[in-house]
Amino acid sequence: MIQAHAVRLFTERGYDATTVTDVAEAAGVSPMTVYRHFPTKEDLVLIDQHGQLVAECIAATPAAQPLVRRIGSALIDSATALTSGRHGNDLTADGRFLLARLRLMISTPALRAKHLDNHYALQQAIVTAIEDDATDPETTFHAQAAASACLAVLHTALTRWAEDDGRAELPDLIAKALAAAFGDDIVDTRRDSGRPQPAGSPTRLAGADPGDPRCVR
Amino acid sequence: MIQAHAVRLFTERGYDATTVTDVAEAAGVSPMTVYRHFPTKEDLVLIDQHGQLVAECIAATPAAQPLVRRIGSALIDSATALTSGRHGNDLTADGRFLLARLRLMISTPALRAKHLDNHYALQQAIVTAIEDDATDPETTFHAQAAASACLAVLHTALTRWAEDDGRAELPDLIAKALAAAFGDDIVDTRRDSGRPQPAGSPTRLAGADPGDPRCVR
DNA sequence: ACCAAGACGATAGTAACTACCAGTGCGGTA
DNA sequence: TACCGCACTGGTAGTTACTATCGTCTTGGT
Repeated sequence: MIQAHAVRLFTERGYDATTVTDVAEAAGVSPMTVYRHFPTKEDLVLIDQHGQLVAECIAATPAAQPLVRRIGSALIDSATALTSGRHGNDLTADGRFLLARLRLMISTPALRAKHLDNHYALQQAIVTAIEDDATDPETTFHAQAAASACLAVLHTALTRWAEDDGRAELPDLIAKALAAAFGDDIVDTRRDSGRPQPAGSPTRLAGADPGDPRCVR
Repeated sequence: MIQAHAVRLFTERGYDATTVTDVAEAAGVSPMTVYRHFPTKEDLVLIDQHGQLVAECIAATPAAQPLVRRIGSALIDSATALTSGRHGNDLTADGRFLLARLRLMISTPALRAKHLDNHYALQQAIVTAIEDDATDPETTFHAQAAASACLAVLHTALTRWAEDDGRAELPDLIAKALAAAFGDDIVDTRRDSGRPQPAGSPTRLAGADPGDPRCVR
């Protein structure tokens, strides 16, 4: 409730121009209560249900494949879970709320910075999920590099999704961005099994897609 | 001068436990003067001479190669320029200062967040440096994904370098991290020309360079 | 009806900034 | 030498995010 008012006010007046007191008044509570539920002003936008989701998806992914492909699949799967349920081309209320928060995150420096740092924490979670035993520093370094790269690509896809007002399918954008960074052969093509594809949605890249310009890269 | 005192105090007492007033007193100036030279407390650690450096290195890189390799080369080159000049195994004073700032950046959440956001700005600079003309959104998306991934890998390498107390060669670490994320064949092998290689340094990965087979990563 | 526990609120305080105005040293010009 | 503009510095007061502490109130279980 508090959060909804906060996101609305931030969107209307801007993040910096809105004080926590404003949010409290709009929500009909005292500033103290706001701070009790959301330790920082940034948390009014940035609550992160994404964290465990990705870690679980990692665990559910077969280990015998390249690191980047494994992490990429987990990211796509979690994004599918996050944005599932839309009516035709319209997002659900949840989806619209997510989009509004995402736009704030991208356009407001303070929020963007903290969000990127949250990704950094998520990176650590991914790395420990991948190597539940090994303590070889070289292996860890490997996993850190792969995970950080994948998360950066995820952020690029999220940005694009927000710019596109959520019209495109987020999992598709992530797959596309992964392919752009790591090569077309890195994206898992077997994921089509899940949710049926709305007609007219962007092409299902990966593998052989004759229309793909294959661009310079 | 102010900055040197700041980094020392932050390292000794911790970033959060040191106030700007403390820094001002240590430097023998008023808090006002500190704010005049460094708009925010974070800027006492995070001044970024890296920005233009990377953009210049991008411009100096041949365009006819995969994006990731091109950006990776630029990052390696700029790192070489940044850490050049060491006496035997010891860093110069500049190098030690850089390392101290890096350690603060990595261990302090607020600094880490802002640094990652600076990378985000750097990413935009790289993208515009790459496509000085094209406005095709797909191409831009491509470049965004590649640049963000490369910068994330750079951060991983920087972290490792700091953990290693700057003993390893930073350009080598970056090359290694790039290879870990994108595959051994992505790292440019022709960069050996510059500074002579200390004996016993890690192997110069990336097997040969068979004529640069134009993309497919 | 009573009691313990958690939720809420008010007050006061710290620290990072910002806006505004005043003093100080310094080179160039008459 | 006297004067003027200019850059640098400093002081004061205010805003805002956030914390600590304490008192109040509501709620659920017996």
